Parts: sequence; C-alpha cells; structure tokens
Amino acid sequence: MELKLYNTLTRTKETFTPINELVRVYSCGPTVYKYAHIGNLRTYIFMDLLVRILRYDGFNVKNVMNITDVGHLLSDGDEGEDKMERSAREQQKTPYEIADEITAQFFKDIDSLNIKRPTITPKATENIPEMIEIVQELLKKGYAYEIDDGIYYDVSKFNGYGKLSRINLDDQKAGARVGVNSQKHNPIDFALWKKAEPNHIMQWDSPWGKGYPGWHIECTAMSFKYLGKHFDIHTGGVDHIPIHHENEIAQGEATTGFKNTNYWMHSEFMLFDGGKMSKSLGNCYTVTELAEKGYSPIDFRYFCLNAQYRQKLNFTFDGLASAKIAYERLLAQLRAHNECNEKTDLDILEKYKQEFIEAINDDINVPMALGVLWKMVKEPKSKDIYSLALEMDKVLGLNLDKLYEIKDEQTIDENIISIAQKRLEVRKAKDWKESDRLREQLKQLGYNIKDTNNGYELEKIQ
RNA sequence: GGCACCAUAGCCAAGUGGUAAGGCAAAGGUCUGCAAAACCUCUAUGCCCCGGUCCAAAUCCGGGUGGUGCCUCCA
Repeated sequence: MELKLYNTLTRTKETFTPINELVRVYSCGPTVYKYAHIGNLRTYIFMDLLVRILRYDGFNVKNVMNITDVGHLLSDGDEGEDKMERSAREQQKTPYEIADEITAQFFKDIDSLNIKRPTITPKATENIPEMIEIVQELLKKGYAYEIDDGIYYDVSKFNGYGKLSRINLDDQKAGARVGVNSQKHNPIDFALWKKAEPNHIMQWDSPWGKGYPGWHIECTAMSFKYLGKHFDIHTGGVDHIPIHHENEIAQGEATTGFKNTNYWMHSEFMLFDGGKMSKSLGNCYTVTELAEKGYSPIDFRYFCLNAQYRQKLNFTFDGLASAKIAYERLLAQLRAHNECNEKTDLDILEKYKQEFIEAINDDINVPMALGVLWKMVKEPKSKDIYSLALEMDKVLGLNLDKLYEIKDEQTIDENIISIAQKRLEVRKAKDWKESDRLREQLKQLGYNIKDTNNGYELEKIQ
C-alpha cells in the first residue's frame, strides 16, 4: 500500500517516497507566549496522525517540533514588539519564566491529547549561533542586507518567492502597506536579525551587535541542524503558507542552493461557530477549559478525528457533545467485544484491516478510518475484533486499550450516597412513590441517578 | 481589488466517473414499576442552482449563487 500525501507545493496528492530509510519530519511548533487553544492543538493532532501513520506503515521516523521562545514579532518583518517580551511585560514576569510556564503546559496538553512527543523539541533560544550562521551566509551570498535596526532578507533577490502560496509578488506589492520610514528595500522584506534596544530583555551577541533572531530564521536553523538540509516533510497550519513558510523556503534555498523540503503539508483552521477562531479574537478554549465543561482531551481528539485535516472544522459544543457520546459508545461496544470469547473469520478481519489501511494511506483520511472501525464494531462480538481495534488505535490514539478506567473519580458526598442507598432499599420493597421522591431529591442536590441491573449509577449534573 | 478553499440528510462528515461510509439527533422497538442508560432497527431516488461532456456525473468542464480564509499577528 503506498502512502499518498497532499503536497501544498504542487497542490496534488503525491505518492510519498522517502529520501532515505529515516523519514524526517519538521513541524512548526508553538510560540510559547500564551496558552495553546484547541485550534492550535488541532494542528498538532494532525502532525501526530501523520507521524503515527508513517510509523504504522513501517517507516522509521525522526520528527522535530520547535518551541519558539524568542523573536516572534507582533508585526512580522516590521517594527513590532516581540511577543515574548510583551507577554512578559503584561504579566510582570521575565520572558524566560513565561516560556517555561507555557512550555510546560503545552507538553501537558499534548500528552493529554495522546500526541506522541516529537523526537526532538528544540528551543529557539538554545540555537542562536546556528541562526547567526545562516544569516551570515545569506549576507555573504547577497540575499540579505543590513539597515539601522537589523538584517533583512531581500525578497527581490530570490526568484522562487511566492511559489508555495502562489501569490504574485507584484500584486502583493501593489496592495501592501508601505513602511514610510522603513529603510527596507522592499515592503515584504523580512527581518533575519533584529538589533536590540537596550531595554530588550532577550538579546545575544552577534556580528551586528546585541540582538535577537527573526522568527522565520529559527525554523530554518533548527530544521537544518536536527534534520539536515534536505528532509522529507514540513508541517504547519495553513496560515503559515503565505509568509512563514514562504520565507523559510527563501532562506533555506538561498543558503543551500537546493530544495530543502520535499512535501509541505498544512492543516486547515478550526472555526468557532462558523467563524474564525484565534487568539486575537478571544474566542478560543484550552483543553483545561473543555475539561471544566466535562469534556476530556480524548473527547476532543475524537472530535478532531471526525474531519479530514485539510477541511475546515467547525467547533461547537454540540459537536463536541456528539463526539463525546459517540466515543463513549465506541468504548462500550469494545468492552463487549473484549469480554466475548468468540472468533471472527480471518477474511472478515482482513477486509476491515485493508479498508482501514487504505483510508489512512489516502492522505490521512481518518474520518473514513473511523467509519471502518465503527462498521467493524457492529459485527458479532468477538475478541478478535477488539484485537484489531487495538491495532487501529496505534494510529487513532483513542485510548482503546483503556476500556475500564474509572472516568473522573469525583468524590460524592456521603449524604448523596446514603439517599441513593435508601432508594435502592425502597425499590426492593417496590415502594415506587418513595423511590421517585428520592430520585427527585437527588436531582435537587445535583445528581442524576440511573438504575442498573444490580445497583445504581450517580452522575453529577453539569 | 488580488489569491485560495469550500457548498452532501436537522447537525457534523466521508465519498472526486459506476449508482450516496460513519457519528450525533429524531423515530420505532427490546429491557424497565416509571425514567434514564444500554442495545437493536430505521432515516438523502438524491449531493447549492443552470447548462455541457459521457453509456454513466455528487464526482469532469463552463456559467451563476452562497460561505469561509488569506493578502495585518494567528495553528
């Protein structure tokens, strides 16, 4: 089965052919100035699915995701403030404290979403010399120039600029904002290195005095350092196509003289109630906030798995609720399979396995793969089906191996328990009137009670 | 204004030339004192509209309409 992946560069699905036996994947990671929201996290779930599928297909994978902890300016390429510095100022902490805090939370979040940690997650601040080296190289080759506030990339010197996003440079220039006071040669030239104001906290020595790196150079430097100058796949969100990745191509290809990335892959945005979800609009949620509303990170992962990564996904709480219910029922079905000792014919199992493999290899069609799982689960119960589901879960990452974990161990008040116990007794005596009264009482106290074969279940009303 | 993507049942969403996956909701049923849960069954003669190509179109082509995103920081 060959793996097909959609390459943004060619705008077609291509058969994936690795450069050598080690598949190398670079993913643009978070800028750690603010907590990641669920829209951000969708992109990392996409990255995770890609890597899991590559591994499922038998490839050895080395993947790198950067942690941007410096140099991401508010206004790209222009005179914006560094996001880290601003966040630090607002919270009266140092940029390093912010970075540590947000980075720790980020890893907690992706762990909770079953996103496998990348092989390496380098920090920008730990790779400054490598960045300086590339900037020097670009200066030497005539692709960069120095002005009062830093070193800039001269976009007009690079022929291929715009090939990823397919924008016409002239059109862009016509409509672009013109930096009146800027010494930049072209309005879209971007900063490789910024000279630091004395009060700028994060700064390093460089051939051009104290300063800090531009955002785009970080990814070029770290991908080259950890994956080499020619690697297989580069992932990120669609918003990175026009500027960030265009700039990376410009930097990398100008430095090396050859193509650095074979496949560019981008995940679409998550919408909120049909509109944009972004930090600047303030309509985003974190996994922590979802948890407070009673949705686990895996519920959210399941929600994301329902749509293909190249389609916009509209987030609503109704949608998430439906995903949660579906996921719980899936687990219930699998429990029944696991507890059954029947067998399933090999050819039936093989059929589902093949359908599943076909789906994931067709540009990560996980919604279809989930559909295959559901159809399989509706087959007569058997342990074999559960075993195959577990194998599929290597890709899906839905904790299908944890069928019996107690959900959230909420401590339920003793008073509530004693009412429930009392109700159990009166039910045995068939005193339905009292039973209904106690059920209503529990409801008033915030709990729904459900009768089961040999007892009851209490559920806190959200 | 330029560029890109999208339009499939009440909702989410697969399907890109061969006669509409899957999930949620709704409906019917089993179970139950009732309820809830669970389980079973079922749900689009049609895929935004109008033309065209083809034996065959949700799928390809042309023209509309509507939506979203980017061109300013964003995953």
